[in-house]
Amino acid sequence: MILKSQVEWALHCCAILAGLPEGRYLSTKALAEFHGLPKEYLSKALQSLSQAGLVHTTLGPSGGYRLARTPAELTFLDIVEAVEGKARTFVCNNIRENNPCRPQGYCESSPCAVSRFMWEADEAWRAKLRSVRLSDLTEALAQEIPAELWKSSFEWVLERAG
Amino acid sequence: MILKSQVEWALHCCAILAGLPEGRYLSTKALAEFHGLPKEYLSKALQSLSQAGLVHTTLGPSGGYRLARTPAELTFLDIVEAVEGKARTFVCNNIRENNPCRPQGYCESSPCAVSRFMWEADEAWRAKLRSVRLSDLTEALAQEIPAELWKSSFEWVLERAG
DNA sequence: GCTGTGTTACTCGGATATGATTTGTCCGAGTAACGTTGG
DNA sequence: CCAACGTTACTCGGACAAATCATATCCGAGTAACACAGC
Repeated sequence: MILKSQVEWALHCCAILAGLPEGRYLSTKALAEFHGLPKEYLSKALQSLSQAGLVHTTLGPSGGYRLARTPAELTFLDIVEAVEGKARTFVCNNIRENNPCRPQGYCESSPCAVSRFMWEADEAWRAKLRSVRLSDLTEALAQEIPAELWKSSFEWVLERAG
Repeated sequence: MILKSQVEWALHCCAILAGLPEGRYLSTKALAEFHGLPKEYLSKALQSLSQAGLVHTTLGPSGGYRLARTPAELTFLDIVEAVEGKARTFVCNNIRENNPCRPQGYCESSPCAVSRFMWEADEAWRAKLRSVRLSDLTEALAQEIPAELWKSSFEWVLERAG
């Protein structure tokens, strides 16, 4: 059970978009080039973000993406769920129904204990993701990236932002 | 990102094994029949448990599996990791290395901020799983399963336990 | 009665097949900025 | 000078291909209990 690499891509792209000045857009091409990713496939991840309403998009030249909310209003969970879906990581197939001792027509009342425990763990994971905001990520990145690289990257992006 | 159904199977099977009297074994065949699962494939899940040291196995007739520890000493995390592996659910492909502004020979110090946050969430999930013991599951099951079904199931298992 | 042998029922592990999902590519439709043309 | 038109660069979405993983199935090797034969 491993998250799609699109999740990683979407997070990194959002971090870049978070640094974009108000009202400007960055194209898939620029994002793909910056991260060394296949443009066409990355566009799938960005489309997921767009469908989830996390980013705005404009068509035509100088079009592209920008965040739909401020980095403080966007959580990791928003981004992960946009790409990976909101479905729980554990699905219960109700195999208890196959119990040969089970009387005919016996109807299960509620989800079985196994799935309840697994869903609690899933919720703990989501709660942690919900607690991390995109602004927390940009702050952490600003600390760990050398100031010079940070600055040149920002300029690289600005040159391509429409 | 969805856990394998083998995880669900392993948890249910451990719940059954937890009710087994000391020193007795239950075969894959019986476990598969009880849960309505393909015997051959279920055996892969049980093999995983065996390799992780969570269950003991005996060969020959009246052979099968039994828990290697008491249900109070077995956690959900033990079982999930035995089947699903201990690898983190988020893998960092270090796409920051592709940054075109990055100077030649620049060496990343530590894992990037994105993966650190994702790994924290992963750890929250594991911590939750670690906090649930197999004995907690059997207690919950005992409460939600009608006493009659519980008893007949136990007898069904005992008839087949070697 | 006791020992040795064969049979049986099981686990274990490898090889293989199938289907789903992930990853990646390609192309056409629609759109907005911009330049160009015609009045 | 201004409006209409065409070009261009982008997004969006669908169709499709390849690779990887999950889900099975099959079979042979090894093992332990048991039955049975021979002493």
